[in-house]
Amino acid sequence: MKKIANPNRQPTILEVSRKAGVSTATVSRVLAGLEGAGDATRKKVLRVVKELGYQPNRLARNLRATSRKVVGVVIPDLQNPFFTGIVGGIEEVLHDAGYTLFLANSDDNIDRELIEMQTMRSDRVSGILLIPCQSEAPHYQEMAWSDTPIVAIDRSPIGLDVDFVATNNEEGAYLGTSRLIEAGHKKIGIINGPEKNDVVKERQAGFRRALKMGRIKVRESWTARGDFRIGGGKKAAMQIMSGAERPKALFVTNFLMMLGALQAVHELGLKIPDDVAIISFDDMPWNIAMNPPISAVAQPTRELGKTAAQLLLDRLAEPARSVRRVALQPELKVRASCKAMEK
Amino acid sequence: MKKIANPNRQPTILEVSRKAGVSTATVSRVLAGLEGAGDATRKKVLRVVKELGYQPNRLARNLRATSRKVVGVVIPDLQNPFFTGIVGGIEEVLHDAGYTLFLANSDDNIDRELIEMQTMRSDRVSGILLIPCQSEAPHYQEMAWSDTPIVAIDRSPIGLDVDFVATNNEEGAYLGTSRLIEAGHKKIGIINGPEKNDVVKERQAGFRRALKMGRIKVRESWTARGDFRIGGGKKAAMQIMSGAERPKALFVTNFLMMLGALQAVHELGLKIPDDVAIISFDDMPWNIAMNPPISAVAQPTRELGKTAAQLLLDRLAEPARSVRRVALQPELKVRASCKAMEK
DNA sequence: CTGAAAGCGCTAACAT
DNA sequence: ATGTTAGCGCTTTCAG
Repeated sequence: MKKIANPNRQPTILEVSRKAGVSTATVSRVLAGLEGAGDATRKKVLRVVKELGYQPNRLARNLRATSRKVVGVVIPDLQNPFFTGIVGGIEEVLHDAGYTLFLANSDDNIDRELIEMQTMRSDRVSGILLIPCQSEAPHYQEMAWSDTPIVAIDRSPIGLDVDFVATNNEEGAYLGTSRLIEAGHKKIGIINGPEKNDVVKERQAGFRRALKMGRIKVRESWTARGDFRIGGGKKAAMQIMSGAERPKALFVTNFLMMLGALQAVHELGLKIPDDVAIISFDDMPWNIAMNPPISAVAQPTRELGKTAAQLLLDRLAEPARSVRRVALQPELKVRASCKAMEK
Repeated sequence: MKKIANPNRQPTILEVSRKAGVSTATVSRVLAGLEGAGDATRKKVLRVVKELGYQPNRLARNLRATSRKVVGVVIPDLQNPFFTGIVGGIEEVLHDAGYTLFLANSDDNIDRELIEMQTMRSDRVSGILLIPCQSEAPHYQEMAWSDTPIVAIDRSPIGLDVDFVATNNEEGAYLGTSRLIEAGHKKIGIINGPEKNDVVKERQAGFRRALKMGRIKVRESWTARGDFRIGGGKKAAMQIMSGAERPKALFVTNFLMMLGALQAVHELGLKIPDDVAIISFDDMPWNIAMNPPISAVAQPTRELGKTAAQLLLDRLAEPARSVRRVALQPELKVRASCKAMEK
């Protein structure tokens, strides 16, 4: 009979079995809710479990089972509401399916992103949900492991042929820009993100398509790039709006840069929407509390997360299924920041 | 010699050892970076590890070690920037210390909060960082396990005598309210949170202390409660501001309710700060982009997380140390929304 | 219906 | 310097 050398630690199944006068196998069966368990024993076991405050050790359990009911989530920035919104959606679906979440922050650093994914793999997560910090990375090719399914969100990592979900960015930019044109605008500027980002390219494309449809020519001096952060947006807006001839409308491709642009506009003493109309990508709860309320191309943030989670669940259920790429439709929220131009 | 029955799974240490022609112990030693490893063998092992793409199974490893280098984080709402800011701070410290994060969302539900904590305990996390969704709960007493250290953040759970960190809420409310008084305001209203919340009580106390210092009497009709969400803030502001005689300044005790209040104020056609000055708890990046920029009592969000993580690390290093309760100082950010009243 | 025993992948004595 | 072996806590045949 084995000794219990367990000073000051959480109780084990062995201790439960001893105290209940049964075998560990029986305890295991009772806890698994399996058939084959006498009513008397079952009750006794459950009582002891409660008495001892026994919690099965999931590590030991999963060491055998090889299926962990844990998924890893890697995002570039914990503070960005767009990303946390996605995590919210992920959490909703996965929690209901009985999964636990490992959360890691890649901090927009591709090396760290890789390390986090490796750690998760070490932890034998069932799968990984990844919001890549870049579209392209040397690692992605070699990360295409056969055994840990990955679902990419928002940005499609080149070389990683995995399930993928994102907003239809081209369409979103088209919708937003078109709205400005419909309102009578012809002098339209754009603040876009870093050049080699796929998302950026798509939004750029949508913007240009809208201009083309409206027979408006692109004006390079009204185009600027930020870094998707507040500071970059402010700088870009300053650049565009302090020129001799400035646009009467601005399409901003991300909400953080929009906040920066707003600062710039205020500092320049311009009025929205009279001096300049604004519409941006991403709709945030506070847009409506702004003065004036800000128009936006809303991404279905939560839905992105839910879809990604479902994609993973599906793949777990059927590992061989073919790779799916899902595009979710954005929605235009028109508010006072882009009302019709005074003729 | 044991058979390797490992179809289509991640390689194990056994496979590595076979292929390298050494024992599993040697592989383990090499990977642990221990001394006692011939240069030749070391190189051979590392080569095989790379070839096979071997990742040690942390489950198996930790099954022996009983120390997981994983900590659990439970927060009431993934979408709330205040909470995710805290998680950001936690992550920063814990990542540097080599820890991984389990993240769970209690969804402001006390039952779920308990379940998540139990699951984490099942996963043998080294400790739990908890932002309680209520100050008081029947569970807390019985959750005071001896073995899984808990650190509470923002709200102090009654009955759980654990390390704790929060902002000095009383002081924060005092600072904010005092600023309004200094600006010449005497008609000051407050939008506060749910009655039985500790944080709410403290902020209420700070507000009253400031009024008392300024020899201003509290006016009950200028006091309203919201639910700490946008809708509640709007309703509360509507209630206070549509009365016959309304206050000329508003202290709002949380940023979501501030957004709601802003909506109400706009809808009522009131101008900030001329018709009503506003200052709120929590400073968010977009406050500065508002028109006018919103004054706030800034909580050291990130610092809260970092401190909590450090508190946990300290306790892990020295389990017997006495319980610590840390209060961090808030900081007043004065902006145009509460400029001096016109005399 | 229940118990005994093997083994999941790894590490840490204990040997050699 | 390296191999052998005994578990960590659990589930799961295989017996009874």
